[in-house]
Amino acid sequence: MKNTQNDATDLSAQIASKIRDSIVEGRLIVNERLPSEAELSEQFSVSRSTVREALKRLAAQSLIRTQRGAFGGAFVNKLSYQDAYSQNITTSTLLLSMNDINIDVACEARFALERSCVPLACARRSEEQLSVMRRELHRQTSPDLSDEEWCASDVAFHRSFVDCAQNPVLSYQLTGAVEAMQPLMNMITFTARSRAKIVSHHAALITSLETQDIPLAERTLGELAEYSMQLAAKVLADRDKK
Amino acid sequence: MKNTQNDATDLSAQIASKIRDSIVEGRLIVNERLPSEAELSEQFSVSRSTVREALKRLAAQSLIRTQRGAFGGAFVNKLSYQDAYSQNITTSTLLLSMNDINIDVACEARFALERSCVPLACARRSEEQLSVMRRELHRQTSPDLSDEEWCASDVAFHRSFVDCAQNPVLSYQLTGAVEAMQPLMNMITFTARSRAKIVSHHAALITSLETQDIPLAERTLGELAEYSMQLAAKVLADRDKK
DNA sequence: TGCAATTTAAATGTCAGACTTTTAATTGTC
DNA sequence: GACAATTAAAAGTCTGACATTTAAATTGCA
Repeated sequence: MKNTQNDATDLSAQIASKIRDSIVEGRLIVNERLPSEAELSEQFSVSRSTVREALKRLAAQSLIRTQRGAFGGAFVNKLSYQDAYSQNITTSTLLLSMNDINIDVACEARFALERSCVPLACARRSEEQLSVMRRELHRQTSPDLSDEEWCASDVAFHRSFVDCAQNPVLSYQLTGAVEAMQPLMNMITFTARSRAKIVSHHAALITSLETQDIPLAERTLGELAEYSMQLAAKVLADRDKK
Repeated sequence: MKNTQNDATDLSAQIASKIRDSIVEGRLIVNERLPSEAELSEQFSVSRSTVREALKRLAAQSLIRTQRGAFGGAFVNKLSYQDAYSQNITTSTLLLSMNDINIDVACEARFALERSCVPLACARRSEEQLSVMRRELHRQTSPDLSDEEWCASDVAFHRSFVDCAQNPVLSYQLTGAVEAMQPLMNMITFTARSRAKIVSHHAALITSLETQDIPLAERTLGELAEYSMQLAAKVLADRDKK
């Protein structure tokens, strides 16, 4: 593998890049301590501030953590699912909001991805996830739920659906779809949608898991996708009229 | 939405967090210029170095870019697919390598995700992607391909398969699976695998796209998954013997 | 001897100020 | 009007200092 960046960028980026490569390629292993800032600044023949800027770059990607005090320093960080989740969500959210994605394209991707865990979810769903889904479904019938609260509940519902597959790697890879794309759709369609209609689809999803009915789950997800696209088209048409 | 981090962390992290929230929540829009480092250090009542460390954190996430010289400064960066891709790959790779993931779990997730684009891929595959896949298939029959080159070709093949769905959002969300998990599997199984067997599966995949045969594509991916798991189990068993 | 309190040293965190380099606008000259 | 020189604003870098945190080492006492 090659260096990610080693050309005409500034020194702190070059140094960060070198250390990053050492971590990704395994020359620095988890919990290993990096040399102190003073030592690094000698090694790379730069000032301490430059080294610090490099280290902050790595810290921003959760590649290292720092500890103050004697015997402190910078340590290679074990990337937790939690950290990876947040980064994934931030990146996905920004990618969607900054690149005027066609809404149909987003919907299509969103439901294709969720469909990928249907067989596993039907086979392995546990009472733990089902009860979360039932709870959120119940919340969604409450009329005094604000749009933000509804969206949060919608996300929690679908996250639980994904978690039914009992596969943390799959759950991780689907975070972007659930936690970034689902809110996006809610934001676009909330003026036009019928909560009751969505609730009935959600109820069908729960049934499909309970009865381990793969075709029903796939059909329901397809209907949700289609409904979302219809709503989005309607909202856009209304906007054009004005 | 709430601040990601505003508690007992250091100043540069707090400041980065505030600016990050402004970007994610849209108070700072793409290409907008942030105040200069001097102005920011006044606003937040910290030194310029602290502001700089905060800005480097944001730069590491591709949230801003900086320009030197008069009328330069820090600008909100439009997150490109390319940038999002690299970050996704780095994060996925590290998550997998640092959390001793069960290989079966990874395989299962890997192929569940790829399966999600089968219907779209069969419906929309273009000659552009098919020719890439044929080219890589041909490379894979060459016996003097090193293991690294084989792996790169394998990745390129599957990326092209995913791209057949003609949905950039789906392609993005599947990067982690293809570019991080596929190499992981190659690394584990390369001693035991039969290239010829994989080549025949790849050939079947191309055929399934050419004839738009969804069941064949799904079956073939399932067989690839199963073969990978068998190989991994075999490698682990051999390792235990020694 | 054993434990508690204190000291100490090694780190990171923060600051202030200077200097360097880059870059675009402005000004001046032909 | 076109081109060259000047200028000012901004990021990039460096130095040196001080603050704060923290765990180990030391000391003191029972």
